[in-house]
Amino acid sequence: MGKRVLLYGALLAAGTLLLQWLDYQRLVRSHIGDLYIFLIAGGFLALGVWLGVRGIARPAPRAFDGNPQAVAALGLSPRELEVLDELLAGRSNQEIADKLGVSLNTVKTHVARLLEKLRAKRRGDAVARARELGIVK
Amino acid sequence: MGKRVLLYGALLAAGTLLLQWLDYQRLVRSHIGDLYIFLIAGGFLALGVWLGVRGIARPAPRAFDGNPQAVAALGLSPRELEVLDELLAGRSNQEIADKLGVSLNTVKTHVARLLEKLRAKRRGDAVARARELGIVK
DNA sequence: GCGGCAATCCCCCGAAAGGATGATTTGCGT
DNA sequence: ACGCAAATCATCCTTTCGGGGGATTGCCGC
Repeated sequence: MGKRVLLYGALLAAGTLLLQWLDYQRLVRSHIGDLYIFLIAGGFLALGVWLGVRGIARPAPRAFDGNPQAVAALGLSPRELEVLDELLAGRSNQEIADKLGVSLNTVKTHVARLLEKLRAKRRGDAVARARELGIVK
Repeated sequence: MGKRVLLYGALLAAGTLLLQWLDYQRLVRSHIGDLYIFLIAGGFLALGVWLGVRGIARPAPRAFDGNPQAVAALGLSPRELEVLDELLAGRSNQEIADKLGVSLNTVKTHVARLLEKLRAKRRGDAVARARELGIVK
């Protein structure tokens, strides 16, 4: 997969150079122009990464897990299941917040509800319970 | 959350407009310049999205199994393994202390060493790591 | 007998987690 | 239109964790 990154980057670079050459006189006349381009590229790259991480990558992973019956019985919401997955991975509240694109407080709320519904006192408890109940593999 | 996307976009747009204004004479002289910028922005945006999706959505490749003795490789002591089992069960340090008949401080020491050896920052991390490494089922 | 190591315990202190509540927004069903 | 549940963010407060130290005991190997 690393190859495709490089390929993509190479194509982009090639296109950029081509356009730059075509428009050479106007655009490379000053360094300010270059800086401008650089900022645009960097800004949109960052925006893209951000969007990709939270906008695109989020809905996908929540396909399914083992036991819909147990989930329904416990009344776990979809969002709570996402948080549960993160707990399974041993992540901190802050990390979960960043990954899901919500605030720390929101994560704490979700976790608190998970603890209630799973009748667990700690997040580690919740993980153990979830495994027992077959909610996760 | 949609608000933050808009906010981000708005800030970026504002910055862009500012720079464009500052560099007005040079860059807005022709439409070709605009097209150039647009392509750069779009290209890097796409690249960013792609990278973001790839970077996050990939599931960690399971290394090796080895419930046999990857333990030896990590240098885990017998007592540490006992504590690890308790961590698996989602118990608190105090509960572990009571169960193993040692003081809270001792448990904390064992847990701290486990975190080091498993290269984990949190106990939940340690649990996830232990599973990856096949130390436990 | 000395060095190393596992196991035990202690203290301090900042960071993370958890409990209790309240509030707002949005979508959904009647 | 109204009520409800889910999701979001918040504040205050307590408990638990985790990271620095440091220290003692007992065992094993050389």
